[in-house]
Amino acid sequence: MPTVPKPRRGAQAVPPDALAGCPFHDVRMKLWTAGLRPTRQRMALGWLLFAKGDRHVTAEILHEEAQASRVSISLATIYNSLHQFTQAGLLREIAIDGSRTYFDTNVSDHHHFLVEGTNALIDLPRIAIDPKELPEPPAGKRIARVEVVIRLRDAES
Amino acid sequence: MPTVPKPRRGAQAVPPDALAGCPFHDVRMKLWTAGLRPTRQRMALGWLLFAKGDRHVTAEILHEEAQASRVSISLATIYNSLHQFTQAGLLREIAIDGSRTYFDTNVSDHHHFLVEGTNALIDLPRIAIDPKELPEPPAGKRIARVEVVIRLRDAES
DNA sequence: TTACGTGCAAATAATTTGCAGTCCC
DNA sequence: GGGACTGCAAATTATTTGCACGTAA
Repeated sequence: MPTVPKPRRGAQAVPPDALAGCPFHDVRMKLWTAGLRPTRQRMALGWLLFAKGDRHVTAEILHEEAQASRVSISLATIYNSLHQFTQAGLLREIAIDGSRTYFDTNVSDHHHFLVEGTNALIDLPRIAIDPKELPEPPAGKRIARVEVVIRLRDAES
Repeated sequence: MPTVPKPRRGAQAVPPDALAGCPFHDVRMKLWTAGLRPTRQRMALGWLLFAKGDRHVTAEILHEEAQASRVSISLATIYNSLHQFTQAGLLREIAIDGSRTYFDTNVSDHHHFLVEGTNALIDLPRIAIDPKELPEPPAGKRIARVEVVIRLRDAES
C-alpha cells in the first residue's frame, strides 16, 4: 500500500536551500516541500517529469524512459510515485477515455487537444471559461473543476 | 470476434413496419435500420437501454439489469453489443477518467456533470460552445468533437 | 442453409496490493 | 532504530478474444 505522508510541517517556511535554476535542487525542493522523501527513485522520476517542461505521461512511458536512462525502477513504484505526486499537487490526472491514465506535469488550469489515433495530448492555449456561462450545479453541489477535451482528426478524413 | 455488418442496404427506405410509439417495435426498428439483426439478446438490451429515456450505463450495470429482468445474457455479449450499438450510432462512449467505460443513450451533442464520489453522470442543459471561441487546431487537423465534463463536489467540503 | 450471433472460458492489459527487505532521517 | 519506501509477485478489475454451438433470414 502506498504511504502518503502529510506535507512536512513548516517545510514551505524553511526550505533546505534555494539553489533555484539547478534542476537537481529544484526537484529535491519540490519533493521536500511536498513532504515526500527525496529517495533515489523519486528523484529520478522527478527529473524525468519536471526537467523538460510540460509533459503528458503514462506509467508505461515513464517506466520506459527510466529504463532508457539506466535507472531501475519497478512499474509498481512508478504507479505509487505518480499517485503520490498527484496527491501532493505536483501532477494532475487527465480525464480522457481510453484504458490508460495520463498524468500532466502542468497543474495550472488548462485544457487539451486530443489527437485521435495517436492519443497524443496537446495543451490548449488558455481558453477562458466564463463561470457565468456555466450551468447551475444541482442543489448541494458545487463545481470543482471544468475539463474540456477537443478531439482532433486528420483534416482530410 | 464481434462482427459488425454494414447497414442494411436500403433499410431506411423500406422499414419493416412503422408502429412508432410501441417500444417493442421501436427497438426492433432501431436495430433494423442500423443493420443489426434483432436477436433476443439485442432486443432485450435495446429495451433496457432505450425504453426509459436518456441513460448512462456501464457494461456491468446493464448486465445486472438484464439479470434482474430474468434475461440471461453473458457479459461478453453485452460488451460486444454495446460496441456494435456504438458503431451503429445508437450509443456514444463518454470520455471520463476512471477505469470503466460509460455509454450514453443520448447521442445528440451535449455535455455532462460528473458527481465525484458516486461517479454519477448528469446530462447538461445545452451549453452552447461557440466555434469561434475555440482555439485553432494544429495544421492538418480538424476538430472532431468538443467534450466538456464539469466535476461536482459536495457544496460544504 | 449459412453467415451472423452468442456463451463460455481463457487471454489481455492496466493497475493495485501484500509483504519482506532496504534506506533515509 | 524505526518508520518511510521499494521491488516483486500475486491479485484485481475491466475488457477482449477464440471457438464450438445456436439461430435468424
